[in-house]
Amino acid sequence: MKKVSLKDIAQQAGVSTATVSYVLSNKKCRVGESTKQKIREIAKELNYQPNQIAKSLKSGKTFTFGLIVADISNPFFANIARVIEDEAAKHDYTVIFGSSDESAQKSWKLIQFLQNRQVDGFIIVPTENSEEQIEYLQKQNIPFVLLDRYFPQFTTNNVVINNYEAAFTMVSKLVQNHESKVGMIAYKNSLIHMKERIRGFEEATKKHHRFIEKISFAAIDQEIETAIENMLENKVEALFFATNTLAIAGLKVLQQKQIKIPNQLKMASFDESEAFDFFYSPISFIEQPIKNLGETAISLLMSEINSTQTGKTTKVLPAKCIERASSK
Amino acid sequence: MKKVSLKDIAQQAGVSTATVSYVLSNKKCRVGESTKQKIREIAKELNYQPNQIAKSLKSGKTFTFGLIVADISNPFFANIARVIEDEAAKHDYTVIFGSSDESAQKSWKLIQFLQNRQVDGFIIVPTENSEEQIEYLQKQNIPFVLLDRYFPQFTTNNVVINNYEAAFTMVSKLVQNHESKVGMIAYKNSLIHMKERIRGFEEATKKHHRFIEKISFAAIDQEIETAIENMLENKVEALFFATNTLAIAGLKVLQQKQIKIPNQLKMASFDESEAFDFFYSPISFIEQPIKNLGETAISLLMSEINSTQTGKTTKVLPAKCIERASSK
DNA sequence: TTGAATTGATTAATCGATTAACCATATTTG
DNA sequence: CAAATATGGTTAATCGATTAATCAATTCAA
Repeated sequence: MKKVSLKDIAQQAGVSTATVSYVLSNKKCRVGESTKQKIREIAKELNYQPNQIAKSLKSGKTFTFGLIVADISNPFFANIARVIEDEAAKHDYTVIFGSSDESAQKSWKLIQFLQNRQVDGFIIVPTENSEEQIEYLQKQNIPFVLLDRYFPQFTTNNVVINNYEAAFTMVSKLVQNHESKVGMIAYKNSLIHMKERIRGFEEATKKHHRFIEKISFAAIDQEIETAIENMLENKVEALFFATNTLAIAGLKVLQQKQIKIPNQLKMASFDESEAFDFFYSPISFIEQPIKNLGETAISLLMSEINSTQTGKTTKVLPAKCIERASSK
Repeated sequence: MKKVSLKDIAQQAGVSTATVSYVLSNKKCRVGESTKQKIREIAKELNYQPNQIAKSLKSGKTFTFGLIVADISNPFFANIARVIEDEAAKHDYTVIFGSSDESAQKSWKLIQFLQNRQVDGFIIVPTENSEEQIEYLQKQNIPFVLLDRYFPQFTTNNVVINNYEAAFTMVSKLVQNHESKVGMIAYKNSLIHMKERIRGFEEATKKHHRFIEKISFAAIDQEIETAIENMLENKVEALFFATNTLAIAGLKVLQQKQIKIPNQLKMASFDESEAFDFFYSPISFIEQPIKNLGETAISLLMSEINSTQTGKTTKVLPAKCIERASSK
């Protein structure tokens, strides 16, 4: 059964498609009441659903956003995606998502793909080395908001948390008993969110022996083991993980090596995870305001699209330190 | 800067848009080599990107799937979504997703929404009372695949696991020490996957005192506490959870009540969760073949779309019991 | 040398909805 | 009563790409 179009209704009603269009879109225009009624009835009877593709072609708007995250199967991004989905729906927008796997190449492909589908705007968690992509979007005048990270050298709409402060606060608590040797496990990543987390760690451990291990995203499982072993060899007393993924991977190694937390090693992590609650000594973590992040991103994007704002905005939201048994 | 269209290229090259279209789509047709070269050069120079919306309107194909899951922020569905995204990309398809929250009404809205955007097919995790939606899709002749659950009374493409068998096997192991009182916590849901899990539990506990509590999806946190309390009052010795969400919620209550697992209560759950690994006695669970589920769903949908298959297919994939400390 | 075949490209319709511009009647108004 | 104004609608162009049908010019064959 083929879809019902304006033409079908027009035929049945014995009028032109223009008239049908005017009536169904409730435009102020001169159509007789009886004709209006007839058209509405037929439309309901045939269960007419307007073809959005045709509308989009004419209007140049698709009411669709592209959302590019690092990995939709990561709970942090899945939760953000959920919030963004709901917020977008409130404005009658749909979301198309894609995972970049932190690869600039994949991100590039996704942007082109989505742009060809004429999305009205992007929410992007940018990867390393994706500067040209940002410049491209700017040049094309496509509305977009960067999430979780951004490039300080560009003036863009950004929604981030205060990574430095959160890391500083958490690590300060972690080392308050004057541990002498402290470690951090981070991603090998030059993006600002990671730099800031590291800077927070360093600022909080100025008077300590510091050990920092950097893991590449693509090979966590292999590299994390060596990293942990190095930490243990160096007799680190407190360990800070830069993300939940790293913490989970690290905890598995620590568990395997039967390291007792916090007795033998205190620890804390950025981001949350269900697993943190169920560890025998609940893991201290930095809670990101996920709902707020998603809402703010959509809100910024909407005002960019409706050009209700001039200039670009950077929103820095507060993250919260949840201190529990693992760091005490 | 406005987007480059065929017309722009045609103008620069001094030919008609038809010629440009023929050349750029590599159609077998009669265009001079020199013209071809010129057109290709100009296209590259202007960074021409075809307007998919226009293509879609003409062809009636959008190369887009709609994916409707219960909740994208649930790790099970987030992981499935990731697999589906990757598989769809292999066939040059994009995925638009939505969360139904197990509400037939939301699901209905999503279907209409996505249909208006002319998606080429659906992958749906159907909710309770969504039978009419399935019939609607059938009547409209829209390709779709049901995932995780289905309606036995309809002949549709389905991709599911053997819920009965998995539950039976796991529960059998759970009660192998002849516990006399056993319980199951399930969702208040009449869909087949839940029924089958319950049937598996019942078949494995024929000679036991059985207690089944059913929780409504919308109010887990409130209802799970009472459910657990009832189980404890009835002195249940082994407890089986029908999903990971239920197990996580239940574990929180059990932990709060300081119930020792498996000493005071043995337990196991359907689905996996990162948290299960980190519990002091790792939780036994039923592992679903997520990658396989997603791949099979896309594969079925593709053959439906390309009408390489006649008739409908139901794929039942095996789930795996992972037995660990919590159930021994 | 004339009709047929080949080459290279254009015209115009189409997908479905929107909308400015226009065209009939009918009704008012001076 | 002629001109002005409503009233109720239609026509046709447009968005961007596709493609069957056609056309003009050239080459070839008989």
